[in-house]
This record gives sequence, structure tokens and C-alpha cells, in this order.
Amino acid sequence: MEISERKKKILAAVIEAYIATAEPVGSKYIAESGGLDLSSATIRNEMAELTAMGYLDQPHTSAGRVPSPKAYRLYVNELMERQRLSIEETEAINRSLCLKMQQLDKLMSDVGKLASSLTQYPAVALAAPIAATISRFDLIYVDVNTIIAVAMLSNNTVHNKLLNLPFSVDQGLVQRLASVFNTNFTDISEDKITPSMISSAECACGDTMGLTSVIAAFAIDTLRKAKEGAAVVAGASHLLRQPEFRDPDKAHEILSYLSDSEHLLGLPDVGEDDDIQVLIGPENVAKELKDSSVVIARYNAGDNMRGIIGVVGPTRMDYSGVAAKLRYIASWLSRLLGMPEAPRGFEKLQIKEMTIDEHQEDKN
Amino acid sequence: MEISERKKKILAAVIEAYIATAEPVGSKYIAESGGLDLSSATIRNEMAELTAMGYLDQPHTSAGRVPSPKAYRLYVNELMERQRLSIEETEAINRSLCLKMQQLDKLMSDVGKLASSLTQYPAVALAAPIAATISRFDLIYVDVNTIIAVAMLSNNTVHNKLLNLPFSVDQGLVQRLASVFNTNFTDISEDKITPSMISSAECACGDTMGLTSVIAAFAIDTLRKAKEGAAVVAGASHLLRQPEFRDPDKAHEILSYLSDSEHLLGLPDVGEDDDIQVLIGPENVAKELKDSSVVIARYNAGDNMRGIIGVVGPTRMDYSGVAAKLRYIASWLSRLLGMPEAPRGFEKLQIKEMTIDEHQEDKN
DNA sequence: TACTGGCACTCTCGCCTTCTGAGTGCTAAT
DNA sequence: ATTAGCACTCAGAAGGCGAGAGTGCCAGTA
Repeated sequence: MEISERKKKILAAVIEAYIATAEPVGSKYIAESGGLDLSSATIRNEMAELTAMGYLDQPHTSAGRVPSPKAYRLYVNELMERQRLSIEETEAINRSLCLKMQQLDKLMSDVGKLASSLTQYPAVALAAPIAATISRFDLIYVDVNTIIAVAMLSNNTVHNKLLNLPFSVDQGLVQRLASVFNTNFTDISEDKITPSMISSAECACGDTMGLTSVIAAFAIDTLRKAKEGAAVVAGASHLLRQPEFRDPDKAHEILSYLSDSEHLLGLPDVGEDDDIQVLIGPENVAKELKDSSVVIARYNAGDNMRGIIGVVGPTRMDYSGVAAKLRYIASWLSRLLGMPEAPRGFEKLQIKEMTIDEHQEDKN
Repeated sequence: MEISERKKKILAAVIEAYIATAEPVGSKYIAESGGLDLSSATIRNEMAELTAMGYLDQPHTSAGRVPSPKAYRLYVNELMERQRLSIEETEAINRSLCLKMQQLDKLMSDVGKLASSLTQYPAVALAAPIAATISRFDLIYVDVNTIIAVAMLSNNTVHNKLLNLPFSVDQGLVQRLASVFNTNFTDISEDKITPSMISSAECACGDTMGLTSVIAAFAIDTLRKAKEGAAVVAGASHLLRQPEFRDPDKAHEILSYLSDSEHLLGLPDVGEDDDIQVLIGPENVAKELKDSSVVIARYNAGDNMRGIIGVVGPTRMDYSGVAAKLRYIASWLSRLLGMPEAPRGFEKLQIKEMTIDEHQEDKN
């Protein structure tokens, strides 16, 4: 059956009322809240039809109506207005983001916190690096039994490790090793590094003490780490303020689900960059989330990595507001991480300018 | 008034029963649970006196008794048996710890998770580095506008940063800069680096493009980061399973308190290494924790840093079990982090051996 | 004197009943 | 097509009741 314009208006009104109050909404409430000039009886009839069509549920005979997941879906697809952030909100975001350019997981955690405090829902932030290879090796000779191994990766990050050796090495060996690793161990992925490669490298530079395998272990470790994504949950406790999670068992179920980063890394990875994806109730694959909704924004950090930042809440969620905030944060992240990292003597200032620019662009 | 031996026994029985059941315990229950051969009436009289002395509380006239914080304090000080971990438990811990030697905050997070899953309470792990200075600079020339800055710190960690320069540099300059920084910027703390130092370094090596200040910014940043502690909360959701936190408002209060790392870093920093500290209810300074208890173990990672790992729960907490587990983890951490880091081709094996050693030592 | 059995008393908790009111569906009137 | 009106339903609050757990105290016993 077709859904008339008027029905849509009523449905939107019901959804918005329910989002605001978390209580079943009755026909009288809608009639009186203005917007539509109809009597409660008319609205009642329409609501009865909407119920028949599966857009509204009735907790019991004499209660008001509650939107079904199907209704929310229609709402986010068609009905909901794309909300603009107010200047104040934008500036609040800018203010909290402007001093952050740092290690990846610290950044993730800060971004998660920001998203959570803005939306008042638990937020997850994750970053999944795209496969990287080592593009350059350096070995810094510190003293006879200390060297620093430095590996620069194809994604323009640099990893290092301090190696305290239980034996002495001479600078010549270290140099030979560095050049051997630079020729043989660059531009290959972790699983391509075989024991035989290592032992032939060992021969090539006359290493009798096993330093080669130490360096190789470092290389493998580095590549492995680079593949690992970072996942962070922030503001989990916000969930407890939502009426639908006042039941501690429900809350526990979700919170413990979220606290396992395995689960987070499995969050949907499709969709386009800088766009918002909403998963409503049963649309979630994880059964723990079947009663909740997830709003996800994807960002793209150049070729290095991609990530998502999302928010978890009840199906009765302020989709419009959350989407606007996440969209803004995600586009901000795309810029920050996507652009080649320029050296900064005065980091704060530079980033500040950038975000102001963006804000103005957005307006045009 | 003196507290007799028998009272202590009864008190311990009450506390243990309450820890196990979370319900007010009555005289009859104690009488029947064996251990003491006394009638319920006698126990009743003793309990009445314990109540008068402030060790027990009565929710209402006809309910059983509940231990007061004072009782718990006596319990942890005198009554509680120092629990040994079973072989199975030790091995479970070893198993989950043996594959971890990695970046600090990742390690913290893993340790927190471990503590939390062992104790079934939320756990906090924090590490506070002791002030460090840079002990060695290296600049790796990658190409005309890319260099990698590497700084080795006095605490034997190494930091690096990839610098993409908006101008071209020649290798000579880079070398000169490295040596200038090595002589002037090592072994000093962050606040000792002044703009005039930077400009004189700039002159010294004939830098006309501002590369010096970029490197200096890196140095400052590195020192600043090295000072920062890492704080992590894990398993927060476990709290919701405790009957005393089934009230979502209470749970929310504590969880949001814990999720702010500012608060965590303020956790008590006194006490001796490898020993356990217990803060019961009102002994906590933070008012959010006045109804909860915190068990803290301190570990010492050589000269580099010290940290604590703790567990938060209701005052009715399995102090003995938690203490035993934390003590074990802390001593493990002290060893892992305290010893100079040896290079490891076969990391897992080495660590595995170490923990087995410890376990055996502990037994003797 | 120290312990115990017994007993009356208190108070929470769970259960049942009743009552209220919000909200509905339907019908008849506009 | 819309609306006013009305009977109906049902969840949840309010009140009353009884059961049971636990206490305090007293008198009796070893």
C-alpha cells in the first residue's frame, strides 16, 4: 500500500515525539503539538493504518504507539531533515579537535571521546590501516651492544625499536646488515619473509651472532603491528542514561559486547567515504545490537588507512543530530589524516586555521 | 572496647558470607555454616555487640547484619587469609600474558583486560613514566625534503617522527644539525629548551630554512609525550553484574568517573612496590568512590617508570582473591618492564620461561 | 558465669485486589 | 473526509494482607 504524504507527516511527528520522550505517543499528543491541523480522531485513524502497515507498534491495547524499525528506516531515508550544526557546535568541535595530532590510538581515543560527549551516546572509533610494506631500513649504532632499528613504511609511518644485544657488534656489520635489509626486505609483505631469506641474509653480511634474526624479528613485528587496527570505545557509560538501557542486564550485554575490540573490527566496512550509514535495530548482524541502532561515518586517511567512527544507542536515537555531528568529525579526520603530514613548528595554529577554513567552505 | 578472638571469628564469617551472597546475613546462617560450634542465640548476642561497636550495620530491625567499612578494614588488615593462586589460575595468567611485549599503552590495555577478566571487576591500569631526557639524537636523511628524526630517551625508549619538509635540504645540513642537537639538546628537560637555544643552534649549522625549529619542536614534543602517563579502564561492564550497582544511576556515576583518565591519574601514589593497597568505601578521597572499594597493586618498571594496576568494586569485594591476582600480575609486570629489554627472536618462549621461574620461586 | 532454647515482636517482601486514567476503536453526526 | 462522543481495555499505582526471616530478651541449664 502506498503511504500518503499525510501519513508520512504523522509518522515523522510520532517518531520525533518518541525520540524526545521515550514514551509511547498517543494521537492526542500529536494533534495538540501543532504542525498538523487535524483532530485526534483523524490522527487516530491514520495511526491505526500505520500500525497495520507495520510502521508503528503498540506495546499494549491502550497504550500509545511506538515506531518500528521499519519506521525509523523510512525516517532516516526520507523524512528526516539533514540537520546543520550550529556555529556554536562547530566551534565546540573545532576547539576540542584543534590540539590533537599525535599517535594513532591516542587520536582515536580522543576522537571517540569527542564523539561520545557530543552525542551523549557511546562512541566507537576505529582505524584500519591498509596493508603496508617496509620502504626503508636504518640501523643506528649506539654502542657495541645497543642499536636502534628504524623502519619506514610505505604508509609513511616510522617504527623503531631499541635493541639491547647480549653480544657485541661492530659498526661494519651493522652497516652491512642495513644495506642487506634495504635491498631484500623492503616492499614485501610480512608473510613473504621466510627463514631461508633470513639465513641467506645472515650469510651475506657475515653475521655469526644472530643479529640478523633479531632484526628480521623486528621487521616482522613491525609489519604485523602496522596491519593491526586500533579500536576504541568511549563514553560507554552514557548508555546507562538511556531509559531503554536502565535494565542492567541489557546494558551489560551491549557494553561487554562493545568492550571486545574483536567485535568492533567487524563493523560493516562498506559504504562510501564521508557518508553516513545507519543500522537500525534488526539490521545489525550482531544479535547483541538487534535492539539498538548504530550510526557510522567513514573517513579516509589518504592511502594510508581508512577508519570509521560510530555511535551506538537505542533505536530511538537522535539520528539527525548524531549524523550531522559524525559527518563533521569524519570529514575533519579525512582532512587531518589524509593530507601529507607537514612539519609543524606551531602545530596548534596551523590546524586551527585549517578547521576554520573548512567551516567556511562548508557554509558556501 | 577490646574485640575478642571469638568476635573476630564471627565477624570474619559474616564478612565472608556477605561477600559471597550480597545479602544481609543472620545469626542462624552463621551458626549453621559450621566452623564455630555455637548456637544462633550466642552468635546473636555477639553480633549485637559487634553492631554496637560499629563493625556491623543493620539495614532494618529484622534483617541480618551487613559489615561496615570498619569491619572490612579489620578484615583486610588482620582476618583475611592471604590467598594463594591455584596452579590453574597461575597458568591461565601466564598463558594470557606470555605473548605481550609491545607498546606501552597497548600493554596497559591488555593488562587491564586481564586483570578485569580474572577478577570480574572493572580494572584500571596506569603507567607513569619518570621524567626522562633525550640521550641521543639521530636524523635520517631520506630524500631532499624528507627526514626521519629519531630520539633515544634516558629511559631507554626511542621516539621518531617522519618530517615532510616544504623545502629542500642537503645531507650536510642534516648531519650538522644532528651533531648540534646531540651536543646541546641532550640530557636536559623540556622546559630548559628556550627559543634562544634554538636560534643559536640555527646559526651554528647555517640553517636558513627553519629546519632547526622543526627538529626542536620534535624534541619538545617527544619530551612532553614521554612525561605523559597512560591510563586505561577495562571491563567496566563487569560492574553492572554486581547487585550493588544494578541501579543504573549509581553505575553511571562510577563508570563515568572512571572513564575520565584525569581522575585515574590521581589515584593514590604512595605505598611500596609489589605490595597491595586497599581503599575501602569512605577511605577513598573521591566522593564517587565512597561506596566502593579499590584494590591497588604497584609495580616498578626499573628506573623508567612506575605504575599501578587496580580493581574497582563494591565494598563487598573478594579482597583476598583480588589481592592475590593483582599481586601476581604486578610482580610479573615489574619483571617484564624492569629488566633491560633483551632482543628476542623467540619472544614467547623466553617470557614463558620467565614466568614459570617466578611461579616456582613463589612457592619456596 | 557462659551458653542455649524459646518466644514475642518487628519489619520487608511478595501477592492480591482495586482503582484510575490514558489511549484506543468504532459509530454517528457534520 | 473529518470530527465528536462513547464504551472498552489494560498497565501501573495504591493499598491491604500474610508469610517468613531475623531480632532482642528472658529464663533455664551446665
